[in-house]
Amino acid sequence: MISEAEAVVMEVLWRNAPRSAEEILAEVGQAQQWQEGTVKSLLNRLLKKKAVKAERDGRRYLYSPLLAREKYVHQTSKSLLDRLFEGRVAPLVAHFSEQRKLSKKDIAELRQLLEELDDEQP
Amino acid sequence: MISEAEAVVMEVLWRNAPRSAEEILAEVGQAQQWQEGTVKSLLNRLLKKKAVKAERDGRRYLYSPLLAREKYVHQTSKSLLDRLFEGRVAPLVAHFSEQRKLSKKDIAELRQLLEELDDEQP
DNA sequence: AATCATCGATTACGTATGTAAACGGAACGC
DNA sequence: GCGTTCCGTTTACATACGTAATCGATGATT
Repeated sequence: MISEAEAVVMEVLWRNAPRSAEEILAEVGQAQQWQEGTVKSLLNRLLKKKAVKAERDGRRYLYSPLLAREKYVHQTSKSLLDRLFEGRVAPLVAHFSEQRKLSKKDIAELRQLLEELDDEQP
Repeated sequence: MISEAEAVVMEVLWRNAPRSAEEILAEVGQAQQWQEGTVKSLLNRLLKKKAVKAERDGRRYLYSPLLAREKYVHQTSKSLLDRLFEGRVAPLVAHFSEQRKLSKKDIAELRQLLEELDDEQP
């Protein structure tokens, strides 16, 4: 599986690819306080894990995701649900509800979602 | 923070505490294929992290959680929501909905939850 | 052509994690 | 009392991770 620091790089590539190491650094350097070498290492590990691919562009490489964000999000979320909420979504929502951590926006969106589910094939 | 293997031990203690190392092993040994030493190490790391406490009981110790499951669940879930869903619950539910990964039971419980929210102080 | 600048690749290193084995002291059985 | 058993404590070791520095090749400069 792909680590947290690696996921930061992936997020950049998911937003916009292909990108060079330099461009990636430019986008995360501020927030992460990373050096060039750090990004290079992470990219190499991601290559080894087949999570990104690299295509030559003159003297450098441009990187693109191979792993889809959807897939990563799903794996990661499912793993958490399995470990903490018997693998289901509702108990997680219940947890945040009990902790009063559902925003108005959350609640509105959840209502909307459930309504849409009503409208689907019976 | 507390690791995944450590969390397995915590789950045992959350279900029922205080427990001895031996009892913990008895409960997880099957599923995890762990040796005695593994459980001992994990317990020591948890002690160091102040996630459990130990009280002497004759020749051995009985361990109990110091970290509440609620707190652990919240930290872990919030971290995931922050990293993948802009910190909110609804987008996670939407993701599982799109992937057709909401069970009947999930949907029923979500409806129930939202109804209960209606009934609360205005 | 010799030199310099730029990249990726290789190597480094401390900490965390998973998984144990070894050690050492106290309690128990004789 | 003395060996044996039972625990916890200490030590071990491979892999992963975060974070870089360094090396080496390739292309640009003069």
